[in-house]
Amino acid sequence: MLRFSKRVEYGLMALLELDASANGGYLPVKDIAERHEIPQDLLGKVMQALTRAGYVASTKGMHGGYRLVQPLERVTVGKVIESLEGPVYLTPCCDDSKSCRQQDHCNIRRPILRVQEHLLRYISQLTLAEFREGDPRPIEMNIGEQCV
Amino acid sequence: MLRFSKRVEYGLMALLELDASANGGYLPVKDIAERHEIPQDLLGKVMQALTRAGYVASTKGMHGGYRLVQPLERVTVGKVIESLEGPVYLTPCCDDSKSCRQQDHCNIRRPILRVQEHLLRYISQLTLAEFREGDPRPIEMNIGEQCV
DNA sequence: AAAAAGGGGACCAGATTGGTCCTATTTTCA
DNA sequence: TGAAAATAGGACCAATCTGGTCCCCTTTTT
Ligand code: SF4
Ligand code: SF4
Repeated sequence: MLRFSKRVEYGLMALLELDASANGGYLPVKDIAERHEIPQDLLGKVMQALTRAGYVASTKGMHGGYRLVQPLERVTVGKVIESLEGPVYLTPCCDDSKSCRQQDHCNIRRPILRVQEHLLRYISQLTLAEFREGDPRPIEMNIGEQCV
Repeated sequence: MLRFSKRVEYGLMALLELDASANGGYLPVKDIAERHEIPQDLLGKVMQALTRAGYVASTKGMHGGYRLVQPLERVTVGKVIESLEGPVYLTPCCDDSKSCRQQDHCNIRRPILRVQEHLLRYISQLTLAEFREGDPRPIEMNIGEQCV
C-alpha cells in the first residue's frame, strides 16, 4: 500500500493551518482539531512529534498552543513524514540494519534502491510552501510526457 | 507507511526472473520460489494475479509454468503495483468513490492530488526493463540538485 | 483554586498483510 | 490408465500496523 498515514495528513493540515492563521500568537490543538474535524487527542500526539522535530513550538496554559517556528519554505514533506512515522523505506532492506530472507537472491534490490533514492529526493525538495492555498507553482518532475 | 508490499516485491522478482531465464519455455512457480526463497503458495497467488493482468501466461501439468507475454519494456512498475494491490491512492479521497470526514475542511487535498499525480506519472513511465541487471540507464527525475 | 493548555504513557479495536492449507482441474508421461 | 506435476482459487489464520481513546501529569493564566 502506497498511502499517506492519517498522522502525516493531520500533521500537514496542522502546519498549513498554523501558517494560514499566523497572527504571532499561539493556536491550541483544540481549535485546529475543530476546524478540520480531526480527533483532538490524536492531533495532540502529532503536534508533540512536530515539536520534537523542531517545526513548531508550544506554550502551556491558557492562551497557549502551538506556533510555527520555521517558515513553510523550510519544511519539506519528506521531513514531516520522517518526523511522524520514522524514516521512509520502500523495502525493509533499504534500512541497513534490517534485512529479509530474500536478500541473498534478490534481483530487485538495486533498482528499488534507485527508485527510493529518487522518491526521497522528490519529497525532500518539496516544501509545504507549495501546499499553500493558491500557490501558483506547479509541482513538476520533468520526467517526460509519456503518462500512461 | 510508504512501503512496497511483499506481493509487489515478489511479483517484480518473478517477472525479472522470467525475463532472465527466458528460453521460450515455461518456468514453474516452484523454481522461481526456490531460487529467490519466496513462499511458494504466496508466489502462486501473485502469479495468478499477473496472469489475469495479462503480463504472463501459464500452462498446467508437467513442464508447465509461466512465461512472459510482454517484453519488460512494456511492463511498468505502476501497472504491476496496480495489478497486485489495486489502484494507487495516496489518500482515501483520491478515490472518487470514497471520502473522509475531513474532506469538507481539508486544506491539503489539492496539493496531495498533485503529488499523487506526479507519483503516478513516475511509476507509470518506469518500466521493468530498467530493472534488468546491469541496465545502464539511470532512473532520473530531473528535479534539481537540492537533495536534503 | 480553577480552568485551559500541552506532555506523554497505556491501551484497544479494526484493518491490513503475509502466509498456510486444502481441493479441484489440467497436462504430461511412464 | 494412473501417478505426478503443475496452475486456479477459496478459506483461513497470525502478526503487525493504524487510528483512536483514556488517563494522569505539569505548566500557565485568570
Ligand atoms: S532484499 Fe529484495 S526482497 Fe528483500 S527487502 Fe530488499 S528488495 Fe525486498
Ligand atoms: S480530504 Fe484531506 S484528509 Fe481527507 S483523505 Fe483527502 S487529503 Fe486526506
